[in-house]
This record gives sequence, structure tokens and C-alpha cells, in this order.
Amino acid sequence: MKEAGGRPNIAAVAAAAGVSVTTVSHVLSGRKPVSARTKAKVEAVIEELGYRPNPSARSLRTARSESIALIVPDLTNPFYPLVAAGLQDVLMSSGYLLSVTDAALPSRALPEVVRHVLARRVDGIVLATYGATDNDIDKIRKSGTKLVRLGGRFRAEFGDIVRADDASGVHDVVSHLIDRGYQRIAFLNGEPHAHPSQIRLEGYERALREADRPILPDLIHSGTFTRAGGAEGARALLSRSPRPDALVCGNDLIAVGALDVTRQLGLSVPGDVAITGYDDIEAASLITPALTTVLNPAREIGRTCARLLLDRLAGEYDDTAREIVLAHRLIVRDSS
Amino acid sequence: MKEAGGRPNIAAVAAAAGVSVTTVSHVLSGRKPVSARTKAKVEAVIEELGYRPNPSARSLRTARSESIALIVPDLTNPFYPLVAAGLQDVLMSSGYLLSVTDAALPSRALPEVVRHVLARRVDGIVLATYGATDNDIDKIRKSGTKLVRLGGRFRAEFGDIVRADDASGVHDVVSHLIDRGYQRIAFLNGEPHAHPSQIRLEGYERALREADRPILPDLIHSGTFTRAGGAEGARALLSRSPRPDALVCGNDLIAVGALDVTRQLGLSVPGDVAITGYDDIEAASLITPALTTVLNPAREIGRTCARLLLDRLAGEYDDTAREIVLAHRLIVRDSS
DNA sequence: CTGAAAGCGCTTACAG
DNA sequence: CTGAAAGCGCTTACAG
Repeated sequence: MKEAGGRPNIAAVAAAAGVSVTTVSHVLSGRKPVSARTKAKVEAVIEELGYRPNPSARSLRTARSESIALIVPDLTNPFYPLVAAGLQDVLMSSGYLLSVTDAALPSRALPEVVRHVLARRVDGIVLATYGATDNDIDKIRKSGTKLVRLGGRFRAEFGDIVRADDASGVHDVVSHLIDRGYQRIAFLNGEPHAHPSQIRLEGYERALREADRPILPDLIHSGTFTRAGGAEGARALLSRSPRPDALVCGNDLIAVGALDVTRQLGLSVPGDVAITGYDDIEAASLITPALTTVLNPAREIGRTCARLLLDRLAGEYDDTAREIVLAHRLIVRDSS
Repeated sequence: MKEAGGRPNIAAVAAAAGVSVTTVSHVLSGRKPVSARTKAKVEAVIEELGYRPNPSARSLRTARSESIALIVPDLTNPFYPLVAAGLQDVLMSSGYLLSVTDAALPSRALPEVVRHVLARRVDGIVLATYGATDNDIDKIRKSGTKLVRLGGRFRAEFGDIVRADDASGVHDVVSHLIDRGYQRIAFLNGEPHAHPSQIRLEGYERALREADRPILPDLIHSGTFTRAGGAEGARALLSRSPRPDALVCGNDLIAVGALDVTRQLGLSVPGDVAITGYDDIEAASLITPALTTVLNPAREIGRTCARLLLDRLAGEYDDTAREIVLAHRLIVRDSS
């Protein structure tokens, strides 16, 4: 009735309490009436034996794993650990386990990561990677696993989305630069086909249009959402002539790379050229000059994702897809 | 034989292939001889049906969950996401799932987190938090869960350890400051009872002793391993008179907080006071002045932890505890 | 090389 | 309010 010298199982508890395993299970779940006396007795035995239900057995029966997977493009980007922390904030108290997978490493293609995670039969997935294709999303949806995405195109068949209003965020940065009198405002973006890139580009173009400024393809550069990508792009843009007097960067990492280049080139920021970021990672306030950027509420995004997932898992919401847009905030510092 | 409209189980595969479930299982595990012809047939059916073994059923039978938990004190400290990425580097290819839990939040006490993780019956735990008590460690060890710690006192009963040589790291920083002619070198530490604090303090004291310098309790301050802790400690230390001319900080976050304070106080770094960090997080090279620090090989630490765990889980190593010390490297930048 | 059968530890109709 | 029994989907001696 008890694993040899190991952990007690539900039968051991039942035996010690003089009841059936059914009754112990009812006490555990609280879903069926149990007399106060029996309940107390069972709980005492559970405490005494240090009994914990075996999660595999439970999962096998209920077809629920009580775990959620977060898939991120790059753990090295501090935005994503914050999202993870936000998920934990709400997940932990519900007993869910959070697994985190970095899909960025060479040889770790997203479809493979998705397969890996689905094979583990997690109950829900938070897909935080802009590299996801319709195919990846389709595979998750067809498996029946609940899905929340961090951004991406909103479509009923693709499930819930939580995102910040990136287009407006970039719009606000560009308007701010226009207000300050910058004339040749360039845009240094991340992966060109990634959805956040496209949406941030929209914000850039909208702000220029509103100010009756021309949109010059020559002043738009796409690369990757990394420091290296920023450096490379900044070198390209700053060699245009006439030189841009402001670089609006797709995220803070890109801006950091751009700052590296201005330093190498001996350009003063914001004197010769203004530089702005996006996300407001901690480094944004640490570097010199401190970076003008847009606060992307990573932790709150994580919390919201968890809530949406739990809603659906608990069956409290089972309707059409929802898109939740969280407010951004322009943060003006010294680089503009 | 098949879940209604759902995923195929091993019986469905067996039926479609015209063999027994035992044989399918043997093909899956590769641990028993199966004829080439049968094997090919079974594999074809698996492919066709898109069969994936149910991990809960497998775990229930084998008493193995194929998952590893990482417990960190603060996901916001970029050191830990890097450790997580290193773990993934080696874990993913072995089919293990990595869960990450932040034990730092208010109301998320470590004993509770440990209980939560043990209740999930993970196969191994990487305990990356300096807040662990002997009691926490004991509980993990007694549960039979494999454990690797990131630092801490090395004791046979407490299992494997992977760490950088922190004492030597701080020693090297202090020696470097002495070489540069700094006279009143203060130490701004993290949580006083945490093991990394103690060991880093040792390095500080050893370097002073070697240089025949006095160790002045007045110049040693303990707080927390955070930016806020650094600010508070720097305010205290910089108000001593005579004022210290160098602040050796227990980690980079503390150093960042100290830099905040020097800026407020109008002190020049390294002119009035040198400041050094520990870890070499990305921000260390971004801030101004760029931080002199010690490279703590986080990602490699993560990889090494994973290897030790897998060794033990595979039964390839089942002997006394091992302590693996990875080399650090002094990185001199502009703050000293 | 192949298969019948037991059993891992739960939950959940179902019966009383 | 309580319990006997089936069954979730695997793996693993054991027998042949």
C-alpha cells in the first residue's frame, strides 16, 4: 500500500485513516461532500504522512498537466525574463508549473521547440516569439493546447493576444522628436518580417504623415532586434548623406548598439544625432546618455497572459479570441 | 483503443501495426531487440498517426518526470536568465523540460517554492539562490531529487556544486585597485549571511592582508544584492570620513546603485572614487563610466549544472558530491 | 524476437 | 456521506 520506504500514496493515507481512497480523493478535491469528522481525520493523516498526490497519476487521469510553457526568442533580452516573472506572479498560486524555453539558439528552430513543448502536453502556451509562423500557431491550436500570444496579427482562429500598443508607442516617440525640431528622422528596425517590426514601422510612418513629413525609404533600415543588429544598422544609416539627425530604434538593444557606433564615430548624442529605444529595459536608464524610450509593461503583460490562460483552463471563458492592449508610456531621458 | 477523436495511444499504434503494445514500447525505447521489419512498420504507423507517448503515463510508470527545476532569487537580475539559457543548451536535446521559478517575490518564501517544486516531483533541481537554508537543502536531498547548487558551502551531504571562484575574483579586483594606488578601499556587499557575500568578503580581506593593509570594519557594509541596496550602502560608506576612494561592490547591480549615488553627490568616478562590480552583466559595459568588474560565466555555469544533473540521472555518476569551480576573469574598464 | 498481463497512483461515474 | 471498481497510457518482468 506504500511505496517501499518511499512516498506514501493515496491508498496508504486511506488505510491509515480507515477510509476508502475515494473518500481521500474527495477530501483532496473538495468537490464532493465529506463529513467534517472524516475530513479532519484524513487531513491529519495527510499531514502526518507528508502525503502529496502524485502529479503524473493525476495528469494521466484528468488529461491535464497543470503546467504552462513560455516560449521566448531570446532569454538574453531582459524583456522576456520580466514577462516570465509576471506569469509566475499569477501562476504559482494556482499550482501551475511554468517552463521556459528559449527558441533562439542556433539549432533550436521554433517548430522543433513547439513539437518538444506539445509532446509534453502542457495545458497552455505563451508564445512570445515574433518568429512564429502561421504554421507553428496552427499546430498549437490544433493540439487543443490553450494559446496566448504576445502580439502578432489578431485573428479569431489564432487565439488570444496580449500586447502593448507598439504603433502608438513609436508614434509618440517620433512626434516627440518632431516637436524637438529633428528633421531627418530615421528608423532602425528589427527583423523585417516580424510583426512587431511591421507594427512599429506603422507608428513611425503615421507620425511622419501626421506632420506632413515625407517617408524616405532611404532612412528606414531593418536588421535584428539585437545590439549587434543596432550597430550594423546605425553604421548604414549614419553614412547616408545628408546624415539623419535622429535614429528611432525598434527596441532598446538596437539603440544600445547604435550608441556604440555614435561613440566610435565621435558623434555626440543628442547633439549630432538623437537616439531612442523601445521597451525601457533596465539598461536604458543606466547608459549614458540615458535613453529616451517607451515603457513596455513586460511584467504586466506576463500577468495578463497568465490570467487569460487560467480563465480558459478553468472553463470560465470559452468564447472568441480576445486582444488585450496595455498602455505604453513615453519616457524622455537624455538621448533626445 | 483510441481516445475519441483525440490523440492516438500506444494501443492504437499497436493495432494499426498489427503488433502488441509491448513491441511498440520496445521500438520506442530501443532497449529490447526488435526485428528490422517490425521496427520499420511500427515507426511508419507512429509517423502516420502522429503518435507521441503520453508523458504522464510514462512518468507514472517510471517514477521519472523528465523535468528539471531552476530556482532563482531574482529573475530581474540578468545573471539568472543566462544560467537558465545555459541549462537549456544541454537539457533540451535530452528531452528534459526546464521550469523556472523566481523565489524573490514578496509572499513567495523559499520553503514554499521548494515544496511546490518537490510536489511536482521534478527529477532534479538547480538551486541558484543564496537564500537557501540547510533546512531547504535537507528537504530536497531527503526527497531523493537530484540537486546541484550554484555556490554555497560544500558538504558531501548537500550534493554537487557549480560555482565561479568568487573569492579569487574579488581578490583580483582589490589587488588591481591597490596596484592603481587606491588607499581606502571599501567593500559594499549583499545579504550579510548569504554564502556568496561571505566568500566575496573573504577575497576582499585576503587581498588587503596580502598587501599588508588593515581591514577596517568601518569600510565594510552589507545590504542586498540589488540596485537599491547598492544606493543605500554607497550613501552610508561615502559619508565616512575620511571618505573611501574605492567601492568594491558585491555584484554589478550594487555597483549600479552606487554609481547612482556618486552622480547625486557630484563625485567623479574614478577620479574621486573608483567603483567595481561583479558578474559582468550586459549593463556593465553599457553604463558610463563602463564598469570594471569580474566576469562570472553564467551561461557556462548553467551548462555545467545541467551536465552534472544528467550524469546522475543517467546513473553514470553516483558517487560523492563534486564541486566544480569555473574560472573568473577580471575586466578592467573605466570605473577604476 | 514477440506478447499477455500486472501495476504505477490517481479520479470519477455509479451504487448504496 | 461513503466505497468498490474501472480505467487513464504507459513499462517491464516474465514466458515463450
